[in-house]
Amino acid sequence: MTVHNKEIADLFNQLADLLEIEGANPFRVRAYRNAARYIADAPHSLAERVKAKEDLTELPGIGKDLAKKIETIVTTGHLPALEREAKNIPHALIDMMRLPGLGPKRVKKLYEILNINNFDDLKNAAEKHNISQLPGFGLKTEEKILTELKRIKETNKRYLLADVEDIANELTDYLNAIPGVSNVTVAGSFRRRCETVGDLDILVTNKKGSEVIDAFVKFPKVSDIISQGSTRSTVRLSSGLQVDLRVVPKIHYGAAMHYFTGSKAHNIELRNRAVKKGWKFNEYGVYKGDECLARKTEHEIYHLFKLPFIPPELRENRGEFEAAEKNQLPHLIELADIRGDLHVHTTETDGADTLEEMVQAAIKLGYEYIAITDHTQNLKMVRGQDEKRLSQQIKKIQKLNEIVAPFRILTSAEVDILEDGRLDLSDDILAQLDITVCSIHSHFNLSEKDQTNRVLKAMKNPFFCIFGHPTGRLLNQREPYAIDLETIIKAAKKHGHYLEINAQPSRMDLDDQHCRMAKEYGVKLVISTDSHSKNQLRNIQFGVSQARRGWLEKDDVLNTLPLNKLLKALK
DNA sequence: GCCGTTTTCGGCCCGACTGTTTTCAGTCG
Repeated sequence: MTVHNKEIADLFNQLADLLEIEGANPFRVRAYRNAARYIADAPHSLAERVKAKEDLTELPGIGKDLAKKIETIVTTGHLPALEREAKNIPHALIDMMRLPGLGPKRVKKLYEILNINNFDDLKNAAEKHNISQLPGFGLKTEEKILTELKRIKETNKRYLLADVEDIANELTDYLNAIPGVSNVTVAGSFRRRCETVGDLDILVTNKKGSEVIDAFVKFPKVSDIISQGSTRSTVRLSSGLQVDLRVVPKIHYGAAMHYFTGSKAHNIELRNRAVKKGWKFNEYGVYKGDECLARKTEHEIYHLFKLPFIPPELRENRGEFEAAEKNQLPHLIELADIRGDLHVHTTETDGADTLEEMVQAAIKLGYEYIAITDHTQNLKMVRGQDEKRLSQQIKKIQKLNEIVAPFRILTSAEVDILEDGRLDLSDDILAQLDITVCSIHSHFNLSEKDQTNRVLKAMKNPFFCIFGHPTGRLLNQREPYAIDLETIIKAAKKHGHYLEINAQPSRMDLDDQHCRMAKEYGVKLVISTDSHSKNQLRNIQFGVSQARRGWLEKDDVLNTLPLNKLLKALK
């Protein structure tokens, strides 16, 4: 039995929920939540650390007690403290807290007075107007419960970064057009370029807040106004996406930007640093008593703490403060560093555009090269190429190369890794390719051990080059297959292979933490779009965002090399 | 429950909005 970090984090979060309903010390609750957040994000397996008898109390937010609980979870799969709590409080109350407007206090009251512990009872009680009779509840709350119950059935997901990009731009334009408005910024997880965002946080400056808010709630795509004050408002768009607007005086803009960009963990760390100096740090600025020490720009604020500017993508409290103190923040890769795309499809298999169209689109983007990586024979669904068709494609590419030079089309394929770890083309044909992307497209449900061994075996093939979309996950659709990435990364180092950051918005595979792990082991990454049409080539920006969140610099990414150096590296 | 260059005890981020109050608790980000 392998207990995954996410499972440990989940148990701690559940315990925190129950303790909160019970009315336990809120700081104790926070301790469980902090630990859960750290554990869920940690790239290293805690189960492995327990087995290796490492001292878990060295991890942030993990003390003697939590270390013990983690050991118990890893060895038994259970958290007895949680099971004890669950005897006093129905577990189902945790679900009820997911409803916006219902927190621990209200859930507890509903349970104790009306014996409500599930959504059905809640709905019945609201419809019979039993809830509005309770002290602290009213008709509006009752109404809201009914609306939210309906909504929670419909959607409960986060949005892909790429999916909110257009609406973010549209809202920015709309707000900019309001007279007097300036400095429109979409902050939050959008600015940190997280792979998914839960909502949009927009910041504007304007002398009169209420005028902007009035205009904001009239944005044509607004379906519900959730709150509307004089400096902030929350609405829901018809797509379901929630948008928060904050109106801030220009003089406070830096502090507000910092505050609303987050992450929460990053903000709390900086605020703790302020507290230690006897200062107060809120969305208006850093204050010593009544005196304001910094507020205008984020640079000014970081400078006050004797830190260099920390790019939004790094603000997760995952070591960026320590690196900043030592002046060792990475010089993050930028979109302009990318010289070519090493994973694209054409009409020869499941792409929508021809070889020539893909090449022209790449040239238009200013690239120096592109690798054509159509699928191979094992993938019947998309008419994967057998060796005969692939050699015809190679000849076609060689001819086309004479025309498009100095641009270079690299001959390649997205080679299937078979269940037993063999590649599905012979070495003879693989030897003729400039580069390969090797990926898993079948047998996702192998055990972690078997899946890892499958890839390890494939990696021993001398023509293996890039491991494509290494976890196979599809955001909001499919979990990653079980695979030990740390072992894979070590093997990649040993054999001189690369790992892909697949920039398809629904893949974003590898994730940020494993990008960073690869970098720490000295393994280079490749940022590719896996484009199935020429328009998708522009998705490269999302891959670059992911790389930045993974602390990657230009030199950590293969396809920042100019053509001649790339060809040398591939030898 | 965690943590420490004010501390091993006594702190722990903080303000806006809503609804139900009649001065504030609860929730949220």
